[in-house]
Amino acid sequence: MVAHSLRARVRAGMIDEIKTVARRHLATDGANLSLRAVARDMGMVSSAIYRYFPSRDDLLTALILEAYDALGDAVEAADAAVERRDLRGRWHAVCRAARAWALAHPAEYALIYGSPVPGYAAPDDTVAPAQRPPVVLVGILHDGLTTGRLTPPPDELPDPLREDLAEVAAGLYPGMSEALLARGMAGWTQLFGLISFELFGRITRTLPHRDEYFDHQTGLMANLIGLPGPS
Amino acid sequence: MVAHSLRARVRAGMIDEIKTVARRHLATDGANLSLRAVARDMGMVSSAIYRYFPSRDDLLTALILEAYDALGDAVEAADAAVERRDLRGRWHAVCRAARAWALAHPAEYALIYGSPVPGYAAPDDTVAPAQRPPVVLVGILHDGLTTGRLTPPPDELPDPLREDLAEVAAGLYPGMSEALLARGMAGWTQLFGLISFELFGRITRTLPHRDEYFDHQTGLMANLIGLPGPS
DNA sequence: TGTACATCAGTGAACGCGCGTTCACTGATGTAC
DNA sequence: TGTACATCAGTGAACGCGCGTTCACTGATGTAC
Repeated sequence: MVAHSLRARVRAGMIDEIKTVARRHLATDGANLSLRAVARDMGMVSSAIYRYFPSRDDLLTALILEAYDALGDAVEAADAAVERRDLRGRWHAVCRAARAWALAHPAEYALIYGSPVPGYAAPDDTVAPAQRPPVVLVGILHDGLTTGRLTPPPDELPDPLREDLAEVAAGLYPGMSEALLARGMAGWTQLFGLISFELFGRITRTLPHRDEYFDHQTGLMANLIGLPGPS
Repeated sequence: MVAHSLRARVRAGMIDEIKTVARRHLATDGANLSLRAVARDMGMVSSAIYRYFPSRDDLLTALILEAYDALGDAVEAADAAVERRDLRGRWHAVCRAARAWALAHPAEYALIYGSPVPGYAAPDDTVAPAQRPPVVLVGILHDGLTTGRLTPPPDELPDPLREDLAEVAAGLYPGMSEALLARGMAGWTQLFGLISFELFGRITRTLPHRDEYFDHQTGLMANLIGLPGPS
C-alpha cells in the first residue's frame, strides 16, 4: 500500500516533469512540440516518454487542458477576491488577471488562443475550461442585473441575433438580458484582442505604458457595458 | 528585347504559381510550409524552387507581404467606396471588408494575425503594410474631427498614456485627439478579436447568425467612438 | 521474515518518413557578332 | 541570316538532420504467499 503509492508518487512526479519540460519547449518551438527533444532534456531515451503518454497528441492535450485551467483559476480567483458589489472592480481585476497570466505564460497562451495547430483537433473536454474566463466576465454582469446595480441596455438586437443569444444565455445565466450579454461578449473579445496584440507584438511597439493602456481600454469596455464606478 | 521579356514573363508566371500553390498548402499545414511539398504539387524537383526563391523563409516572407497588402487593399477600397461624410457607413464597410477577406483567406489571415511562427522573424518591411487597416479606421475618425461631424470624447487619459498616444498620433494624424485615437484602437482591437474568434472557432459555435452578430458588435464600437448615424 | 513471481520504468536499436539545402549536370533559350 | 557563346531552368543524387512510434530486452521495484 505504502510501497505502491510511493511508486505512484514517483510516477506522478515524472508526468509533472515531462509537462514542465514540454512547457519550456513550447516557449521556443511553439506548438510543434517534439517528444524527442523533451526526452533529451530529461536525459531519457525518447521511447521512455511512452510509459507516461500514449502519443505526442496526448501530451499536447494535457498541456492545453492545464493551460485552460490555470487561466481559469487565475481569473476566478481574481474575481473572488473583490467585494461582490464592486462590479467595476471585479471587471478590472478579472481583466488584469487574465493579462498577467498571459504575460507570465506566453507560450501557453499562444497554445490555447493562437492559431489552431495544424493537424491537431482539440478534444471536447477542452470546451468547458475554455469558457471559464468569459463566463466569469458575464457573471459579473449577471450579478449586476440581479442586484439592480446594473441597468440593462435597451433592446437593440435584430431578432435572429436575440434568439441566438437567448439560447446562449439559457445555458449559462437564464433570463439574462441578451443585449447585455452581447456587450459582455464584446468585452471578452476586447480582452482577448488586447492581450493577443500585446503578446504577439503588434501595435504596442510605440506604446511603452502598457499597463495604463490596458487599464484604459478595458475601462472603455466597462463604460460601454454600463458598469457603475469611477470614471 | 522581346525575347528577353518573354523569358521574364514566364519567370514571373512561375513565381506566381509557386506562391499560389504555397498559399494552398498554408490552408492545410499552417505556417510549417514545406518547399518540397510545393515543388511536388507543381511537378518539379524540390531544388528547382531555388531558382525562384533563395530559401523557404523568403517564400514565407513573400506570402506574408502579399497577405498584408491584399487585406490592406480590400480595406482601403471598401472605405473609398462609401460617401466620405458617412462616417458610420465607412466604419461598417471597413469592418465587413476585413472580415470578408479573412473568411475568404483564413490561412493567410492566420499567417499574419495568428501566433508568431517559431524561428521566423518578420522583416521590417512588413510593418507598414500591417498598419494599413488600423490606419484606415483611425482615418475615419480623423475625418470626423476635421469636418466637425465627430465630437472628440472628453480627455480621460492618464498623462503617460496621453503622451504615448500623442506620439503615435504625431506620426499618423498630427493634432488628433488622443482620447479618440484610443477609442479607434479599441475598435481595431475589437475587429481583430471578432475575426479571430470566428475564424479560430471559439465562441461562435452556438451563434449561427454570424453576420448579424458581427454587425452588432462592430456597431457597439461605433457607438463607443461616437460615430453619428442610425441606431 | 523470506522467497517466487508479476509489474513496471527505462534502454537501445530500428522502421519509415519528410525536411531544407547544395551541387554538378544537361538542354533549351536568348545574345552578340 | 548564321554561328559561337552565355545565360538560365530544371534534373537527380546526395548531405545531414530530426521526427513519432514500435519492439524485444534488462533490471529494479513491488506483491502474494
